[in-house]
Amino acid sequence: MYRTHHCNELRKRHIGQQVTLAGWVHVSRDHGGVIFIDLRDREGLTQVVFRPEENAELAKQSHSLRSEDVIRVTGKVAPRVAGTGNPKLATGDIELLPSELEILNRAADLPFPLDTEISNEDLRLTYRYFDLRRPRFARNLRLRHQAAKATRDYLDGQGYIEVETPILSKSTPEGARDFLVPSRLAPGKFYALPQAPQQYKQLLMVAGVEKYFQIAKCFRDEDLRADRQPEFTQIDIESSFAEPDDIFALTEGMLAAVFKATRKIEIKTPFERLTYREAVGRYGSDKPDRRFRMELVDFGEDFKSSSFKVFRGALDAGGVVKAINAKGFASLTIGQSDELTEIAKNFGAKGLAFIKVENGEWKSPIVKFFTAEEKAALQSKLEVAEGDLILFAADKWDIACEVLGRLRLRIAEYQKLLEGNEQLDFLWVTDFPLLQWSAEDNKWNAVHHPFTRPKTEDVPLLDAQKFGEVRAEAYDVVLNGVEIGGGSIRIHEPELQEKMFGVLGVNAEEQQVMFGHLLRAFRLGAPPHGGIALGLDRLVMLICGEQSIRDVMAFPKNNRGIDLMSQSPADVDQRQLRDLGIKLAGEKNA
RNA sequence: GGAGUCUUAGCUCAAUUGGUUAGAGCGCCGCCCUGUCACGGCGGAGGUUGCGGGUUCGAGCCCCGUAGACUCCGCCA
Repeated sequence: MYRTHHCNELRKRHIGQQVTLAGWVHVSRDHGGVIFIDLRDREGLTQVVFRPEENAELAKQSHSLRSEDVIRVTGKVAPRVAGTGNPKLATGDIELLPSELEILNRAADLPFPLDTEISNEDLRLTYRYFDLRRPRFARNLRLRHQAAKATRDYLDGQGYIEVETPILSKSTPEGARDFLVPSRLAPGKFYALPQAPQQYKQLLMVAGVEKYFQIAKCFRDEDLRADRQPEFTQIDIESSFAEPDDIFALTEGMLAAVFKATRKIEIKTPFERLTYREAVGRYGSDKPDRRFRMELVDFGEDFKSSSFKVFRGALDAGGVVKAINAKGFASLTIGQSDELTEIAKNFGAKGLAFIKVENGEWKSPIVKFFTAEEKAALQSKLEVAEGDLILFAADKWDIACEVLGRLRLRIAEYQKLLEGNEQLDFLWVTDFPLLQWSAEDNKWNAVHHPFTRPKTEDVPLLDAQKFGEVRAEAYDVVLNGVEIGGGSIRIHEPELQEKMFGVLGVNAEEQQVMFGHLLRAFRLGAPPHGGIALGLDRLVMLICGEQSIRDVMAFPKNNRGIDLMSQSPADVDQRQLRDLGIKLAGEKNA
């Protein structure tokens, strides 16, 4: 046996035993005579003590040990000298007095220290295998494993079977940009890496699998963010003969199992539900963070005959007047005020109207336009008090809501409303719109995806071409303001699917070329079905309390999609390109 | 594609209004140190201040450009 115990195992009861440990030199404290080594493995630390009077030869050797050298020591477990125990260490009551020392591998000078946090992410990603030795990452990787295992165990218990679907797949229009893989056997043709196993899982429903899941790698060639990587992992689930309530209950049970396995906590189920209209109307977001209030309040009725033209104009044009009360934030700085105005403009507002309540006075350039009744309405609905900051948005519903929603989040950050907050606020957002007008493409696009089922009662709206009003049988699950998953009941009838493609501007011929397999499948007895996909990375990020999914992936890419460790993407050999029938279109500087 | 912040020793940071030879801690090297646990003490090496240009008697600091990193917007069915 290479070792008899790990480094977080030895206790008082082992005193006197002969043991062998292996691991990394975490730190060495060399007193010239006696030398202390904290030996580390993934489980923890054990102090190893070399004493010249016990073994002069070994002690001499031990002076050369440096941080991160890999060693094996064999010796006797001994009690610590009275009064020198270390209560901070689980193994702090004992130490190892070695009779053998084997240096398995020396470590060169370290690129950065492991015992302090460093901010240079470039360097950390370049030496990712080294950075991962930090206990924080050891913990994150382990939590990720436990989350995945709990997911599999739970779904297995519910009768779901894991089926793998192809990574070499087919490019589809709409959605994210695909990663393409050139085909050697069919020159000029390309596979695409799946953005999600969406079509395959629906075809598995047609295949009679009934209950499918997969912890699936997905690929999207879009710009990166703290919570977006070009390759990421979804918990992908699909069930035949399922209604939304079935998917909700399954997801809730699964998340409960995951949080139990990882954080050892019971989460409250079922989750609350909000419709899309409610969520956006009250929080200015379809993934509301409800851990603080600052809700959007509607003042349409109160200002419908206002003499303040900005509000009146918005209402007359069919828009809304809404406000939030940032309690106690009247003292914001000029810089903060400027940034809030900037945010408002960024999301489509023409300006940002506000009231500061200071010294019992409403300080604002617009208060003079308000009647006593209007002021009274603001006062009571917003519970205005000394020190408050009221912010207004008067615009089309979606713009006003988004502006205030974004301001709400930024102000919460300024005010540190979530500092130390341990709450887990899960909710469902339901009844998403089915379609969204794209000015850029000059057509209607699917909000979720083209296979999403319209709500049955809204199908007449679809026929009446009132596309903006059609609601989808689609839902998102949100945790603390982060969308951790989304899904829908799907279309299983070929006629409805063709109609949907038609609305999306995919003509009959294109439908056959791109989705013929799916439409043919639907003609061979496709059961009603629906499902959900959860972002495993984001979920684990929240479980670990991290700010970025990079911190819960073993080998993430940087902001520009580059793996700094392996330097990919990289040039390829000309011969490889020739095999694929690919010629690069002009070198950049040629 | 756009906006913001940042870039000084291997790492984390400092350097007054633009002013002498750019400093400190950690790490590294050498010497000393027998109960530490962020061990301690003495000494040493280590810098084209991201890069290019400009203003100035003089630039780490001001200006312009450029590269890179991160965060956000666009984008992400």
